[in-house]
Amino acid sequence: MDYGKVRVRFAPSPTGPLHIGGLRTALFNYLFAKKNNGDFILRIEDTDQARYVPGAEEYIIESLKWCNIKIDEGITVGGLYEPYRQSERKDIYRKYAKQLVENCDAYYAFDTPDDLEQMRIRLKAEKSSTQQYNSITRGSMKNSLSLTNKEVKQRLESGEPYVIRFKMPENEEVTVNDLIRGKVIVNTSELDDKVLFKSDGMPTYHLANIVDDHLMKISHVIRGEEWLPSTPLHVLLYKAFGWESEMPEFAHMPLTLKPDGKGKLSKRDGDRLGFPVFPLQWINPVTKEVFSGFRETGYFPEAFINILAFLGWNPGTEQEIFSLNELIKSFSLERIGKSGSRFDPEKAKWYNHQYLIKKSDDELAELFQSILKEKGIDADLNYIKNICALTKERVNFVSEFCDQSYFFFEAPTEYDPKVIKKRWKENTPDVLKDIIDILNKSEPFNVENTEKNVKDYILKNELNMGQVLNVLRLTLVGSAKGPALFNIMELLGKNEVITRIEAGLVNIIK
RNA sequence: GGUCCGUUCGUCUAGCCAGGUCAGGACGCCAGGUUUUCAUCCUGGUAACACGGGUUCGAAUCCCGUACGGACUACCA
Repeated sequence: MDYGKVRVRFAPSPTGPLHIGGLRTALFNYLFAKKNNGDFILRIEDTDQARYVPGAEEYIIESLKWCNIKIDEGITVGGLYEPYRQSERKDIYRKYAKQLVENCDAYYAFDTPDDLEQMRIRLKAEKSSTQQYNSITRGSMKNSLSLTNKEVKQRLESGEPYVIRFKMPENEEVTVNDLIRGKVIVNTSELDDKVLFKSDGMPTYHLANIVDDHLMKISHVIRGEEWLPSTPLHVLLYKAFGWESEMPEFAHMPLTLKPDGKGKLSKRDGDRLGFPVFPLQWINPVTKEVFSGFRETGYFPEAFINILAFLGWNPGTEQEIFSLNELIKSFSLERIGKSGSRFDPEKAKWYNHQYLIKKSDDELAELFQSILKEKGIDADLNYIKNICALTKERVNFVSEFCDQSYFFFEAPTEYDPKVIKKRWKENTPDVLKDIIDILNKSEPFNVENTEKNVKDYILKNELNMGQVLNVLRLTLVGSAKGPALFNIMELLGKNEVITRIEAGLVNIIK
């Protein structure tokens, strides 16, 4: 392997939206590339036309963009090794598959699906330990190793459908050197004669992957652990092509697991658990079913990638908040764990909160303003900014500003009966009338003045602080929750405050 | 079934490679404090080395076995 330049690829197949596990694979590839001044390449593995889903490719690109993962080369940006969509590289794979046949590392097979089914049934009946197409069974099947040259030629010329299978060597030990798992040794007698080239003229993943990684000079293959079992085949393919010395390094990442129960996270997990598994909202083009996304739920992309990075990786320090640049700086393959991890929605919210409170009030105000506009509420940006400043500690998402600040946009129409019961006393109306007078005289009408004046009044008349202030809050907000009372008053302004107290005096009846 | 991979608090994990820590942190949860309220915040608490054997003065750490979990076992990727 020549270490001239680090070049990694993210190679999803466009069979639907990318979920958080897939995006994490992309992120780790990106971090590794950038850490080593390398290239991040996006290749689309669309060799299975049956599973192709329209919109999926755009979704992948949009997701990477949202996460601020920049593509150095590949789909959308081009590069030296175009095309980057495998369906547009069919002829390349055919050529290499034929080369393998010529070198006797692969062979033509003419078996129909029914033939294969029969073989499996037969093997099962014989209580064979496996039902594989391999060195033991290939002799009794219809392929260029069992048939005469003449017959093979005839079948090929008559246009009979065929596949090309890898001729798996017998009883050979293959060593995969995995950067995360160490040495993994497999005996070829456990492996089967995998189809490399399908009868529809498309390669399978195994062939396309090896050919492209080699042609595109990929230095490190960082992918999910589900690929580990087929890596020995890939190693054998590199050998068969004579590319062994340029073989990339492999690193198989632990899987992302279902948050509940068992197994790896799947696209079907959708919104089943009450939180998204997709970065962006996805609408199934056929069923029109809507799956929510982290973006639409209100996650900041910086928080989202931070969460993703900590699924299976950690810096070894106690720092948990990392910007993309800090992640790049700290990233290393060695610090990726070996076991699968579950996504924790509670911790994800905490992460978003951390990013939210770090944002400037101006930025939050603009985000909140667009939500308000959707709801038909038109408010002054500066007013919104002050609200954000006052409530940002209390929310995890920008959308939650609504719940925390509805009373800034409309006077309460209902009053929490529990608070009325607990706080509304016989003298309350008189006290509130006094407070109206006091507030009327407070100039300027700000936190300092109103607080001092109201509290002086309470002390002078030997009233209960909690009693008075809660009931005052009730008239302004409708409940006993919310930010500091005098801050609310200052933002609302004198007129609105007095109007609301007067309304409270009329509407609250014990 | 077979092959391969894995297993530290409920969750994410540090510690393991180069044996000696009261097994550390974060989220969650619980309690207390601050606050006019709720939330935030602060303090404290809860809770884990899958099991069994070895090696060793000493094992979460090294070795073996078992259990459990997972992935793969398609003309899907």
